Amino acid sequence: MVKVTFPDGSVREFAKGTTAFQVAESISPRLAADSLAAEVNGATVDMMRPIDCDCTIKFFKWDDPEGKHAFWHTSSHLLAEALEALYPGIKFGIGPAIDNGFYYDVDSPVAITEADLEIIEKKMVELSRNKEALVRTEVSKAEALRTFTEKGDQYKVELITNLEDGTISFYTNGAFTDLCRGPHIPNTGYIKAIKLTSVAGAYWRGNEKNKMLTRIYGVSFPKKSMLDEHLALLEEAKKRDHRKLGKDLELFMFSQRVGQGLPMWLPKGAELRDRLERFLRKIQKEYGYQQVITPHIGNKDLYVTSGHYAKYGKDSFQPIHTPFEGEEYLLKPMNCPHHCEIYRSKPRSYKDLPLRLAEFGTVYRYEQSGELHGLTRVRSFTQDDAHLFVRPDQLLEEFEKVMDIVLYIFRTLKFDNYTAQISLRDPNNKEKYIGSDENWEKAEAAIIQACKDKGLNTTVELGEAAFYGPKLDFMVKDALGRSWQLGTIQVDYNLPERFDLTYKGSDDKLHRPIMIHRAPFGSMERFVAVLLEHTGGKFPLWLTPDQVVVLPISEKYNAYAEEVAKALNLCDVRTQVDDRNEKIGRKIRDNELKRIPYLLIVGEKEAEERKVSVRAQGEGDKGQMTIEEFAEFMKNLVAQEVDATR
RNA sequence: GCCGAUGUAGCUCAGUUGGCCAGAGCAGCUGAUUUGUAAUCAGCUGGUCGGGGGUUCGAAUCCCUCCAUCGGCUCCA
Repeated sequence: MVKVTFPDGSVREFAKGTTAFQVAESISPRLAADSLAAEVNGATVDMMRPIDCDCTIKFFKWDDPEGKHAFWHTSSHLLAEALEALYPGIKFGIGPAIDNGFYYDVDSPVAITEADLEIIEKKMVELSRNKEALVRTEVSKAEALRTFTEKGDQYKVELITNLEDGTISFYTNGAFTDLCRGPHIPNTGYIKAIKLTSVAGAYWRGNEKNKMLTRIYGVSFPKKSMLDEHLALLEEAKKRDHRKLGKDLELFMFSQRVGQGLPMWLPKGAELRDRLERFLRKIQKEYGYQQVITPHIGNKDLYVTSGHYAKYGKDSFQPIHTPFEGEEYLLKPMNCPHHCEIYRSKPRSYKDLPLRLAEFGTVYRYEQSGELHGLTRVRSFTQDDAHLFVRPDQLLEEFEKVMDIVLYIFRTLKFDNYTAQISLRDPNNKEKYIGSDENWEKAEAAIIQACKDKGLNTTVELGEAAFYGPKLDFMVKDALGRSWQLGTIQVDYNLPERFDLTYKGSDDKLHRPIMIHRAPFGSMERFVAVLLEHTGGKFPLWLTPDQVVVLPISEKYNAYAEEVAKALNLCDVRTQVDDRNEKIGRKIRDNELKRIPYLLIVGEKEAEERKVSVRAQGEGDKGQMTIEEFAEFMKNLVAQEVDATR
C-alpha cells in the first residue's frame, strides 16, 4: 500500500501501482474526467502513471497551465500521428506545447502549405475519435537510438544522442511513437476541437546555420465551444490590429518608395503623438528633467568609444562617408553617447547630481527585413529617452522616481494589468559583466528594494541583465489579455567608465556617476501601436485628436454648427463640423466609425435655444446641454482622466 | 537574412482550365434631396493587375527575377 496526501491535507491509502487517474476517480468520477495531469511529489506526470511510493498528489485541470500544457502536448503528438499517416517518410523535429497551443517541426518530403492544413486537421479529428491511449515506455539510450536510426529520423537521433541514459521514455499513440518526456493526457479522445492555425519556417534547434524545418502551429480544446470562443478572440484581435486601425483612422503610413520600416505620421497621428510627448514632458519637468536635442548622426568614433560600434555596428545604418574628408558618420542608433558628451561638456560637482537629460530622440537601426512589423518593429523610431547621472547614494531614490513616472503613465492610460521583470546578472558567471561586485550588488539591491517599496508584482530573471548593469522591464496586458513589453529602466556602470565621466565629490576627489537609462513608453511608435490595440482606437478623451464633431441636421444649420465649434475650440475642446450634405443617420455612423468620443447634433430646436444634443460614443443620445454646459462637461472629463491618477 | 504565403482602383475584394476595350461595393467628383440619432438617390471619374524580363497568335492568369506585405524562425543596444 502507498499513502497519498491530498492538497487539503487528508491522507488515504491505495494499492501500490494505482494510477493517479484511479486515485482521482476514488474521490469523484468528475475529478478523474476533468484532470489532465497530476503532480506527484512535485513532478508533473500522466494521469495514467502508476504510483508506487508514498506521495503528495495534486490534479491539474484545463484551467491550470500544467493541464493545458499536457493537453496541447498530446495534441502535438496527434498532429504528428496524422502527418505520418498523410506524408510517409516525414521526419520529426520537436513538437512542444506553447503558451497558446502547440506546434510540430517537421522535415517533409513534400512541401506542406496552408492549403493542406484542413486535410491534416480532418485526419487529426478522425484519429482522435479512436481515443488512442498515450502509452509510456521507458527505454535504454541504445534502444532509443536503434529505433530512430532504423526509422531514419536524424533529428530524433540527434536529440537522443544528447540525452543521458536511463531517463529516456517513448510515448505511443496509435501508430505513432515519439521520443518524449511527457506528461500526456490519458487518450486522444479528450481532444474535441482542433484548429491548425499556420505553417511557418523554423530553424532546427533555433540556429540559423541549421536547416529550416516546416513548423505547423495549432490549437486545440476539450470543447467545440471553447474553440469558437478562441477564434472569436482572434477575430477581435484582428479588428484591433494597430496596422489596420492606423490605416482606418489615418494615423500613420508606410511607403515603398520611402523605404520599408520607415513610418510616416499623418496629421492625426502626429497630433496624437505630440499630445503624448507633451504629457510626458510635463511630468518629466516636474521631476527635474531637462530636455536636450542632439543630432541624428554621430561620428563613428563616438560609438567606438561607447562600445556600441563593436557590438551593434553591423546592425546600424552603415557609416556615411563625407564627400571630401575621411570622416565616417553613423545614423544615430541610440542617444546615450550623445548625452554622455553633454555631461562631459563641463566639470560636474556632486551638487549638480542627479543630472537628468531627456530627449525624444529618433534613432535608426537596421532591423532585418523579415523582422519588421507595423509600428512595433521599425527601422526609424523615437525613444522617449532620458539618462540620469546619479551619485551612488542617489540611485535608489532616483530609480523609484522613474518608477513613479512609469506607473503614473500606466494609470493614466488605463493599463491596469502589468507586471515587471527584474533582470539580474548570472551569479555563476560574473566575468560576463563589467563593473565591481560591490556596484552590482548595490544596484541589484536598489532595484529589488524599489520594487518592494512600490509593491510591484515582479519576476526575477537571473542572467538576463545587460552586460553593463541590471534592469527592470515593464510588461502590460492589453484589453485582450495579450502581453506587451513597454518601458524599461536600466542601470549602467559601463558608459560612465568608457566616457570617463566624473564629478567632484564633497571630499574634493573625482568620482564616477552611475547612469540610469529609461524610456517609459519604450518608443513612441511602439507605444502608440500598443495603445491602439489596447483601446481598439477609442483613445481617452484628452489624447484623441478629434474630441467632438458637430453634426448639423441639414445645411440650414451649418452656420450655427460653425458657431458651436468655434465656441468650443476657444474653450480648448477640439471640435470639427461635419457639414456634408448627408442625412443625420449617415453622419452619426461615419463619425462613430471614426471613434469620435462626442457627437453634437444641432437642428432647429438647438439653434433656437443655443443648445446642443449630445451623443456619447457607443452610448447614444445623452440629451441636451447649452454650449457652455457642454464645454464645462468636457473640461471636467479631461481633468479627471489626466489628474485623477496623481 | 531564412522558410512559406500574398500583391488587381484611395479602401475591401471578384476575376473559372491563358481568349473581345479588367469588374463590384465603399470612398471621391457632379447633380437632385434639406433631412432628428449607425449607410438618401442618380450620373461620372478612377487601374502599366507590385516592378522588370520571358513563354505564347494572345498573359492579371504560366515561368524567371527583383521589390513590398503577411505568418513564423533568428535577432532586438
